[in-house]
Amino acid sequence: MLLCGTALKKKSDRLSPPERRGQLIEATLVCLMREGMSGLSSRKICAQAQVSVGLLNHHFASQEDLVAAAYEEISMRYHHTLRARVEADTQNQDSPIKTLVACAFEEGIMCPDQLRAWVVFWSKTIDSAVMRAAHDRINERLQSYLIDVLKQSLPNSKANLRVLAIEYSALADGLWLDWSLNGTQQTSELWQTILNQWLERTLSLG
Amino acid sequence: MLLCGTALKKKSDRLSPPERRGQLIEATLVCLMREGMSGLSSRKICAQAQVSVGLLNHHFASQEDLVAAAYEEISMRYHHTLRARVEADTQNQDSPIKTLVACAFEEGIMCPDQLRAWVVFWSKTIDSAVMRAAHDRINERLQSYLIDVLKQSLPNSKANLRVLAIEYSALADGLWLDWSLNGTQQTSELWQTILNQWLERTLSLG
DNA sequence: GCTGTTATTGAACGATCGTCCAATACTATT
DNA sequence: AATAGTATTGGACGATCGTTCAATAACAGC
Repeated sequence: MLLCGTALKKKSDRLSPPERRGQLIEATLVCLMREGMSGLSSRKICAQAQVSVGLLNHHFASQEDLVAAAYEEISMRYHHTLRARVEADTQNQDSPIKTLVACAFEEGIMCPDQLRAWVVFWSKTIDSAVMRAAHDRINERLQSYLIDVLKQSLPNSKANLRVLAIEYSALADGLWLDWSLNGTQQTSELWQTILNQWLERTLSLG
Repeated sequence: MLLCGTALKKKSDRLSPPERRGQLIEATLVCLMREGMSGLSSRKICAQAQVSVGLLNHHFASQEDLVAAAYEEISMRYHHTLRARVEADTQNQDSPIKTLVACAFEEGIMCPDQLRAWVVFWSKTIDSAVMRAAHDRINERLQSYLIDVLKQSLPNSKANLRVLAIEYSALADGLWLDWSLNGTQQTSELWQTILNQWLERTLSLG
């Protein structure tokens, strides 16, 4: 009792490299979603992870590598969230694109907080080779999933599904951008309606 | 001859405040389009304008104000370029939206270099009140012009033109983003085709 | 030509940046 | 218990950041 009551310290703060890497990646996402570009600071990230500055360069060759890993992570979470929503929706199993459209502007999917981080990733993607490589993987993953979803939803369509996937993701991204930059006071109804109408028109063609 | 031959110096480097302000704004755009986020540096901007560091804060209260002015400037140029293209196109005077779609991915309109700057403006817009105010003006201007264009192009349509304008600009922005981040090696044909097909479908409805 | 105004300069300030590295603390192996 | 290996610390480095300010230079009105 006496020994325990005085202070509750963890016996060890040491983690395995994969765990620590994951913790730093998580801290990076928190910082970027909270502060955007100005949250991209080695010191702020390490403070968020409750870890000293030097540890970043022990587990990552550079800040750039950490940011690229965070980009992969946030895109994987986005991808998995979408898959989970589609699988959980028992109503639209034959037309999973309906599920995607329905939850496009949900909290945790494409909320304005997320944009704060994505804009940072985009800006780095243009000029950094490491980020460009990560972006290519991310884009390929999301696009082929989207093509799968469209194939299930439009089994008889003779449209080019890759082109359709690019159009959908462009529209969704553009609406997300507009929503995040203009519509903080309003709800997401307007943007959701636009996406719904696009879907109706597309399905009626196929 | 002797006096002139030795050196050709401008008699004065002094400019009127509006001229100097314009020069600094121009230098800001050059820096942002060349280097993106890392080009946003008071020293780099003043070097680009061939002016000493201190002058920035003489003509602008802060770097933030200069960036907001540059945001207004680049959007005005974009706006005026669109208007000029539409007016110069004698073929589609009755359907100016066709002109807009046709030149959407031209050099100087929505090229990847421009995205480097816009991404910076977007990232600042999320958290800075000054930038938010500039963005609201910019968005309002472009949206009402787009509504005008759509009104001319779809005189008999009973669709909500504001909603249609939001959909078009979201799609165009999303395709621009995709083009800039993924399609550096390819031409803009694919993205242009998607926009053209959207237009065909939309016109056939109206 | 003199004077008040102001555009312009560039050094200086304190803050923060990413990275490095010697010292330390913890763990696993023997 | 001693040792080797490594996760972790935090101070230090040089660079750069935005802004300030006294000094200077160029102009306008007289």
